[in-house]
Amino acid sequence: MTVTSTAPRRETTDDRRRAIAAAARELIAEKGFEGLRTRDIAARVGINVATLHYHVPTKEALIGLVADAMREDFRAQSLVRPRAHLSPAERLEHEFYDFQEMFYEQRDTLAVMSELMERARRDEVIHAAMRPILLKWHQMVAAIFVDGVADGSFRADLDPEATSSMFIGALVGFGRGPDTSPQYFERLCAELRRAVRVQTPTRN
Amino acid sequence: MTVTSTAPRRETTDDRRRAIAAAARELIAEKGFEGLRTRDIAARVGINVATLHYHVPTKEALIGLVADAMREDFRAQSLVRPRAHLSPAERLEHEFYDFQEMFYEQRDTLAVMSELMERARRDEVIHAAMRPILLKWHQMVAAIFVDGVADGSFRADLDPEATSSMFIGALVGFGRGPDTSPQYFERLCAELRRAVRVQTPTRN
DNA sequence: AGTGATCAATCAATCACTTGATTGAGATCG
DNA sequence: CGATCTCAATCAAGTGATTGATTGATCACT
Repeated sequence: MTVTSTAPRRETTDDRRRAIAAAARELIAEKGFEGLRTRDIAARVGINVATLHYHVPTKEALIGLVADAMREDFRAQSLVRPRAHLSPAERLEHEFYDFQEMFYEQRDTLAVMSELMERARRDEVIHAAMRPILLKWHQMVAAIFVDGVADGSFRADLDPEATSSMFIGALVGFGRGPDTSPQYFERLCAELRRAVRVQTPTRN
Repeated sequence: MTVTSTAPRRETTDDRRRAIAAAARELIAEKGFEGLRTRDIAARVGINVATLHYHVPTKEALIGLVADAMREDFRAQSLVRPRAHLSPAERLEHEFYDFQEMFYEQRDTLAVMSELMERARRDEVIHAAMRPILLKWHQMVAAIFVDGVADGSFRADLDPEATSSMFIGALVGFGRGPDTSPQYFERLCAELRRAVRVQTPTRN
């Protein structure tokens, strides 16, 4: 709560831009890029359309703002979770858990990411904002497999980068697949574990 | 070639609708749904906007037409390639090859599929048209793994459906990944083969 | 003559963006 | 102090351009 005033009428540009980005993100998740209207964003923030354009000059800049905000979110999140001290297998389990959490409790984030990735094909600005996120994720997962192969947790003939692509593709693809139940997610995770585990010729 | 006339000025409604769907598909691949304009479609077909609306009443119907045309394409393609007589391993290799071909030589198809899948989240009509394609693909791939497990080509503890999701997710994800070179695709394929193969406890 | 297909012209609605004026909090100065 | 000035922030009311869709006349073929 602000002490200086009971009702701070004017917000700073920085706060406004954050609020605008948040509102735009919600609306993109709800209606996609097609249905994104500057008027709707302004209405959700509770400001006039002209004020919106005062803070963010064009619609394109606005979408860029959303992309940047999303990138910043991911960057902050990865800093919050230092896991270098965990074993490769444990880190892999955390990846499963993180994705599951995002999928079931932050559907908006995933939907907006998906929209942005789609748009990134044609929009260089969006592409530039999305690429670091993707690369970071791939690097993180690939590092898990590199370490896991080195310490014998995973198959010795495993290609860390290719497995990282497979892993991430499988998770993202899950969201688009025919069955998005938690039970099926667990089956997918189990299959991914089997795909990378060391091949002990145990025969029951 | 039509025999009855040297220059058939008027096309049949069916041909027109096909041409319209094809033009719309191209434009979706180029500019996405956001940039899809009925005027552009008419121009590409070489007809008046009103004529477009004569054949396809609304834009929504037009998008539905594209979705249906795409579904029909996939259905026809799967009929053209009867592979039940091949071994599971051979069928899997065909899946790799088919995807690679589609990715590098029919990028449009993949781009439009991607756009349609994205839109399917909010559009029930599109969703209804896309779902059969997705299900069919999953079933086909899952069947390969079912047969492969049965005849010992693949791991006995392999979950065919989950592996199918992993497999398809990995392929689709490849197109969005950081490296889309044929060389990297081959690495991904190799990793997928290792992920499903029978575990011979060979130790070098 | 009749029918399906086509077009030029047009409409109503919507969109991103602009204009010109207003507000209010802080800086400047007598 | 307090009068005046500055300026970021805000808004009501547009502007011009674009969009999906319509109308009514015309064309081609039977």
